[in-house]
Amino acid sequence: MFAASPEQTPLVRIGELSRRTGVTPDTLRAWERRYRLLQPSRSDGGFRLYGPADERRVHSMKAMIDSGASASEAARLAIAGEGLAGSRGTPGGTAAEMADRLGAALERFDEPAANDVLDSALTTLTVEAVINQVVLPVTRAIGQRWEAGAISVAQEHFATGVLRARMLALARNWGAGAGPVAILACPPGELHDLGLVAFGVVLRDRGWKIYYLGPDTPIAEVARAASELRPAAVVLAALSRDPLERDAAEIQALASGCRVLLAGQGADDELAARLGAEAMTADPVAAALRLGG
Amino acid sequence: MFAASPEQTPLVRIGELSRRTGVTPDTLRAWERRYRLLQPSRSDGGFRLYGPADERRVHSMKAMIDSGASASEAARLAIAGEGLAGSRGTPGGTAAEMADRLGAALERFDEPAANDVLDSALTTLTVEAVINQVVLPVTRAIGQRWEAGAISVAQEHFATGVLRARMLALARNWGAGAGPVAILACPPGELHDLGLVAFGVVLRDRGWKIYYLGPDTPIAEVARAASELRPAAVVLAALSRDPLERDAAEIQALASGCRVLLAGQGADDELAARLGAEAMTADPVAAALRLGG
Amino acid sequence: MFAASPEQTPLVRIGELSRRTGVTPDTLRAWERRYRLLQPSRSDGGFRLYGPADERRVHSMKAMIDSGASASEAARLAIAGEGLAGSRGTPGGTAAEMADRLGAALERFDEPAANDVLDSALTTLTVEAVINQVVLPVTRAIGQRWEAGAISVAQEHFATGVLRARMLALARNWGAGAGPVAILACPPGELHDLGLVAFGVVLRDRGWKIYYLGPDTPIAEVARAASELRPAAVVLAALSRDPLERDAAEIQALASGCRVLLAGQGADDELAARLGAEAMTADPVAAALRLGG
DNA sequence: ATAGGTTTTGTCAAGCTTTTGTACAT
DNA sequence: ATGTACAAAAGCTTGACAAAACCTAT
Repeated sequence: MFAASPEQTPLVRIGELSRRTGVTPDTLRAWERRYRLLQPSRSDGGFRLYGPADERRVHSMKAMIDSGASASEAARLAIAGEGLAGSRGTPGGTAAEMADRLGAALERFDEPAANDVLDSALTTLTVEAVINQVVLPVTRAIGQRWEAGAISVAQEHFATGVLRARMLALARNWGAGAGPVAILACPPGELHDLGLVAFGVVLRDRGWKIYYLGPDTPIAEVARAASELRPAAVVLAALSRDPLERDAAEIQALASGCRVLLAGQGADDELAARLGAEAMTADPVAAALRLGG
Repeated sequence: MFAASPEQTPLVRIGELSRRTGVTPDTLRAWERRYRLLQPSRSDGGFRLYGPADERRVHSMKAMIDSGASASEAARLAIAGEGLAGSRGTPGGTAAEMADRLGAALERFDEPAANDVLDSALTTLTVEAVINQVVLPVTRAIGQRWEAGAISVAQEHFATGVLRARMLALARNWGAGAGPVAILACPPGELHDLGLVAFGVVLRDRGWKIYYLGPDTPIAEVARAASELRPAAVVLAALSRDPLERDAAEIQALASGCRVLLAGQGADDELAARLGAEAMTADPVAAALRLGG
Repeated sequence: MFAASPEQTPLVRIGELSRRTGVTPDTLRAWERRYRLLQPSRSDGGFRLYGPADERRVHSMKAMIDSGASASEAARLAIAGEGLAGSRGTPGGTAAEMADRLGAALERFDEPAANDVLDSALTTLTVEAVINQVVLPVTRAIGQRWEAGAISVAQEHFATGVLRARMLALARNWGAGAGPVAILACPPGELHDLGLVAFGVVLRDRGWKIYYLGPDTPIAEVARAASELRPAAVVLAALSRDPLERDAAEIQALASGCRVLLAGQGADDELAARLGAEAMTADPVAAALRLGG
């Protein structure tokens, strides 16, 4: 459904965990030794046996390191984040639980309930955490459930509308920053801008100044705005590859004049390289953090 | 007042002032010595530090010299002429003035200024008045200026994005009402929903409970939602007639089961009558009032 | 009471901060040494660890230098002007943190700061959450601190005044609803109506139509209004039991004609039962929700 | 306008420590 | 698997430097 439910997951050994997370076994052992990130149970023969919680922790630690944190900091938060979301009684439960409840509320057209969940998420977690662990997972889940025919278009529209409105509220005055300038837009044909807004909110929190042109913006217009506003980065987001391909030439031209980032599932390294741009395949929050001045 | 507010413009040294005004540092020092045109504060090490007032004085002195005045005369006038210059931008004013300022801010991509205008409008006027006399007029003006080629698509997108976000903020939790239920949607092909949102905000202000499906929603989906949510009214908004014509049959079917209102410039009495719906040609606020009493 | 809570964004080392801001580590260290721009915490081994606030400050300083300011000036403003480019839209932290900041601002008679906190709370959260998790907790804390002699009467009055004004601003037009009607009043002798207003705001948010008679209203007057307005509920709020007891007979008469709710700490089940009314001992938001569905 | 001295500020170097992924021997 | 070791990368501090910008006085 909206998040992993606690089912009977088999324990895995260090090799498998390494394969799943992309972290070498040596490093995993080092993280266990140095930061007590993991506390695996053992097989009769002494092999380490890891559960899903361990995998989550490794993933979260890796994500933070990728976004520039030091290993020790990442470990501290990966561990603390567990405890905070889990045992210690947060009123709303873990982030995953809140995501579940949010998704359910949206599916039954219950805006007040959805807002309640978001309120409690925002009172417990940071904006970034809410975006990353609640809003975006629900967005993805709803998209998938719609594709699978499990929910109607109306439900999908309703849900998107509610989430978009809340994200835009968080974006208030993101044009007031003193830092580097970013222009945000979706190319023509692309209407889904939730991820883009999320990205902008995180950047704003880091001191960036955001100019938001929104969905379905012609590249030529982005270029014109760029020549006027002199941004440190232009971000183009698309869920599918088509809109980016269609305007490839224009994007390439734009990228020759300023730094262009391609975001969303429509972006990949090959395409980005071809257009002289950069791809941001990770989630918006990590991408925002990685982005330098 | 109660506390000294910190300056918000940094003081600049003589080189920067020279660069900004086009007057050599030597001359600036001479003007200070001879005419006491400037009385800069000093850094710990003794560097001159100028504020914005100094810059204005130099500019004005330079302008007078360029137009033929003697240096001493120009200095006398530049010093005396202080205080004449405009008082700080008055935040209030009539609704029309606020609309002007809002439009100007949006055209120059100045989100914070736009939000300031909206903030002060919302503290002075009611929500309905702000919508009717500020937001919607600005929306229309921007649309016209775009059609006339006076502003770019980027400006139009930026402006729409800011206004939409503010309207959606006013709409927060509009699904929590205890009054009659309304479903709001734009038909397929119609992407402009600002007027629709405005209409919803006014309805919500009258206690209605709003289900918002947003732009580009298939009529069949609206019908499905209607059969589930049993609304007192379904509102379909479109800027042009086409989207409504295209789905005429479906709309007619929908209208046989519940009250359907057609809004926006795409709606007219003839069309509405043909589809068994009602047309709301007037502005959203008036329409909402007529509907909701 | 007004304490700080831990962060949860990863701290970064100087290299990462440098990458994000485009300022070399050497320069960052120089800015720290010379202007105390940054005061990073340290790792066990002595590495500097920076948070998001540091990043904002560096961005802001860099922007000022780029626009011609001297480094020392830029640093001065980046430090002092934390609020100018920063708080302007940077919604701060969790609800508890906002409550802390609000309480602190009110105690030092800093109305602008208090309003800033409320502004950012209202953009982040829904009205209900702000009332429940920010305004009312602060109100209670201030009441207790006043009883304990920790703050003066003047401080308490000032704080109540600011909060009341904001609540009343939220209450604007609360008589326009289309839903059920509620009459709100405090009995004679009761002057504290903040909780009552909060209750009304939440009810209005759910679509109710509010008639607000305010503090110190004779019950006979409430009854007369009720006979004219036919409310779905009459709410009487009092902080102590006395005012309700004193007019017990009249309240009982009123309750025989319509639904009467007793709110505030002066209400309890025994009293309510005796008068034929209902007690709402829980917080206003919960009570409103229970009432209004 | 020139000259001669001062301030400001980014950068660099040297020598040493911390952090962290990986390698190796048992 | 464990424990130890290693080495590259990144950081720290102190001190100094030099170019640019600024000062005063002649």
